Amino acid sequence: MTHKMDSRFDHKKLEPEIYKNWEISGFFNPDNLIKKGVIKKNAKKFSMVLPPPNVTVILHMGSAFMLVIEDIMVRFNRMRGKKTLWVPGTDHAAIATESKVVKLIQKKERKSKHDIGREAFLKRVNDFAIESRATIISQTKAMGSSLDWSREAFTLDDKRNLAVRTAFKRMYDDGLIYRGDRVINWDPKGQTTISDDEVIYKEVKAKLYTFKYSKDIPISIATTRPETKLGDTAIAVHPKDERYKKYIGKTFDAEFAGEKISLKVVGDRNVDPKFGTGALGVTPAHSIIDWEIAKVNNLPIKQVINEYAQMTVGIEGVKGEKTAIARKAVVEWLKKNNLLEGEEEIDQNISTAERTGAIIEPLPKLQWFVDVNKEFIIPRSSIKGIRSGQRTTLKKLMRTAVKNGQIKFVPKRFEKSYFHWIDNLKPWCISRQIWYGHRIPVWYRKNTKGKLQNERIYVGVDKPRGSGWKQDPDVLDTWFSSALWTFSTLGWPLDWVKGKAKKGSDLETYHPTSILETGYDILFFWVARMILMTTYNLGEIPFETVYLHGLVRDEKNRKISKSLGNNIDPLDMIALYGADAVRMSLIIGTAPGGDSKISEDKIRGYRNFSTKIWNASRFVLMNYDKTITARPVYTKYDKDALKQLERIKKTVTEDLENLQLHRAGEKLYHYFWHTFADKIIEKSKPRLNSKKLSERAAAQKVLLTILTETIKMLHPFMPYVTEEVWSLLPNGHNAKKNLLMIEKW
RNA sequence: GGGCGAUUAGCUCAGUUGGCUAGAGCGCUUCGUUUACACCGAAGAGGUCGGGGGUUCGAGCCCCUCAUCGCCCACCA
Repeated sequence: MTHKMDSRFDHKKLEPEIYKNWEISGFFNPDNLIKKGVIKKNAKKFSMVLPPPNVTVILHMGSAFMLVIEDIMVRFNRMRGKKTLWVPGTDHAAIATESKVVKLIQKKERKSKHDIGREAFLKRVNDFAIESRATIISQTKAMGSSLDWSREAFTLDDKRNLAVRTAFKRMYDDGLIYRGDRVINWDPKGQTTISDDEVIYKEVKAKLYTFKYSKDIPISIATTRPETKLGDTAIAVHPKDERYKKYIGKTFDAEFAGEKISLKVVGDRNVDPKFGTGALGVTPAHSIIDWEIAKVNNLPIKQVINEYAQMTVGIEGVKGEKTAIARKAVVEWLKKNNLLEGEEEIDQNISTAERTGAIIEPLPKLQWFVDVNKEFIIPRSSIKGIRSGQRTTLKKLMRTAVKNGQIKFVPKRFEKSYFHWIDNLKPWCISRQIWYGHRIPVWYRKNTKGKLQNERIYVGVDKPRGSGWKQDPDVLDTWFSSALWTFSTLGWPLDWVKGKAKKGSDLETYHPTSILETGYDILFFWVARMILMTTYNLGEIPFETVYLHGLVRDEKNRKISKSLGNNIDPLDMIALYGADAVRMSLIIGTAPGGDSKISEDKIRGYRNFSTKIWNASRFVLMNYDKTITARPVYTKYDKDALKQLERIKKTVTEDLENLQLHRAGEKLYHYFWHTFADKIIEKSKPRLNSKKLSERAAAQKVLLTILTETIKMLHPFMPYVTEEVWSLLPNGHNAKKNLLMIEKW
């Protein structure tokens, strides 16, 4: 029997065809695996959700890396006969998407979102998201990802919106979501608040100015931001500081750069007597710490900077100016009035917004928060160590689910970061002053009773009856909806009745999910918040294992980014070398939690491997003569080779079960190329021509057996070339001409 | 300031509970068109596993210490 095989695997032509066949088979959907009898109805489950890519970004090496790791896990488990589900979706990514579309419109039409109006603007963003989603899906498919597209979700679709509103309402009723007036991180560019986690610190050189507010005030203070001092309402000193003790309780008045200020001297133990002058000008409206000092000491709060980072008070050159310009003007004013006592260059960490890069301006604002320390009663809990009906807090839930071993991290060291983060966790600010996202399910109505005016608040899943209600204009932090992802994609809240999953629902079958695989960079943003939301809303863990991967870097160990010009586009690489090669090169040499080093050389190397697989298969098939019916007589070498194969099977299986994908891949690579192709095939050549048919039968049988088994094991790693080879194997070796993807491991 | 990690061949990295005569890919040297594959094969050079100390019959792996690099968190006005 001879095969007409080219000497190359034509990935460009065959990969899309093969993917189509997989899709037609329907086997990405576990329901079909049961229906067609591939697996039993009561087979063990293996479920995963895809970390939904932002609709703003096209596929990059980072997402390719994630897709490969997850697809290997999924394909392996599917072949092991598990009821395997991998749920795809995309993330609306509120701020990121909105600011992208704002920029696009600004560039093309020179219009702001306000020019267009809320409703029309949202339609534009939505159109953008739909288009983007289509691109992402086709790219995800090109990687060979065996996702169940029939269950595809979007963090902002109707079902997910219902989940968001339901969760919000529950948390509000439990007192875990509250509205509070506090100094928050304001992004003047994005015109919105952001959470503490979205603040990025950058080290810069700054000047520390030492000065007096006026000649009549005996205390000097130091600051890097003189312009904010127009909003000072107090001077804080350490209560035991001998220099200043005598002033505590006194109030000084002054006119500072055109603004009348009144400063009360207060004692506060948080003031470091050794820093600067040992006295701190308290600016409650523009510093989170000062806000806290103000609360404790009952100080007035005076805002002097607006949402555009402009001064609202002060002399000419200060009022109406951006803070950076006003700062210089205030320093000039200090000099002119002989109040400046010194300036010193220091290193300072300034806070910037993760998405827009703008310098954060702390401002007092009325916002919605999630309280992680407030006690509530959890109606039902399967978290070990927390009983149903027990009083607990979100923080305790988050900690317990990991501490008790129900959720395991791979690599384990990330558990430490996780606990550290929880320990430092403050209220989570969830409201955003943008338009794109889940609108906060809160309505307000002004009531007038006689002379009394008050505002009524209604929080609910749906809008209240009656007229005059206005919905809160803000939307939720995008992570609020992604935090629900593991269960909102499986049918919560509709399939969740009386604290239990409906019989036969996805929620019952697939929750908790088996593994959550994602990048360590969103451990806090996402993983921790999923644990929070799932333990709270379901009383269950969201996943049994958290597997974290690192960044993709280039051969010089630099982060891959467009601005560095070292961007390797996975789609270009797929076109050149095939998806199998790209997949292998991302996996090999990358331990869990580690960064993946990629280069075109490396990809080329694995393309060569793919060709090697192809040609070794070609050789075996060319030499397979089915007319030989002689009983094979195996040599010791044959037996040893088959024994070795069994050993490889065992250790590769173990590695995959232990999530050591890189080791399994490396072993297979090495075994296939340097043992099977270089040694076993070479040694078989004379025997394949032997006059003794029993010898020929043995040789070809051994080759075919090893080929069949290695192709199977390589399938999760290199699904395309292996599926194609599989289809060419003689009958009896590829069972009933089934697809390799559902072959039993 | 607190925490985590890395340091293994020229380069990029594997090496899970200590048993290695220390591996891979790329690169390098020499040779080779033979029933698949030159996107190939054969042979080879190249490492005191960051320094020092300790535990052990035995340490790249465990403990202590120093050095360098990286990351995360907090943030002093």
